[in-house]
Amino acid sequence: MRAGDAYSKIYAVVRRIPSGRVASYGQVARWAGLPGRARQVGYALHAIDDDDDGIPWQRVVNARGEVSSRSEPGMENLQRAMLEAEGVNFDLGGRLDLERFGWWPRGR
DNA sequence: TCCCTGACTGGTT
DNA sequence: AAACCAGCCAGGG
Repeated sequence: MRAGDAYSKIYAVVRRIPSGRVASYGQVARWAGLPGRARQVGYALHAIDDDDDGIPWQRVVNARGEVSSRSEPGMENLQRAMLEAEGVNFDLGGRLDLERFGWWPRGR
């Protein structure tokens, strides 16, 4: 399979995440047919540029329910602010409740 | 082509 | 609860 196809599948899954909900990198990878490649999901999202709006990248968080740090500091705060604007609440440790805000299309 | 880095994860300590 | 560790693999130098 070509790398570009993997990116398309990843983006397609991310676009399905409803507003106010989140999914982990690992879940996105599985639903895209790429089990075990969570890191590639992060890599694909990092490759998104300004022309790719419409992809709700802010709805992808790590398996512990926190916003993952990235190379550019400050972007974490932006992601968190975008999620809070959709109604997602964070606790004092900077985490959100996956039981409540996680997206479970197959009923967990 | 080799080597290193990194928006990650799950199991073990 | 937190630190460690081994898989994972696409880009860029």
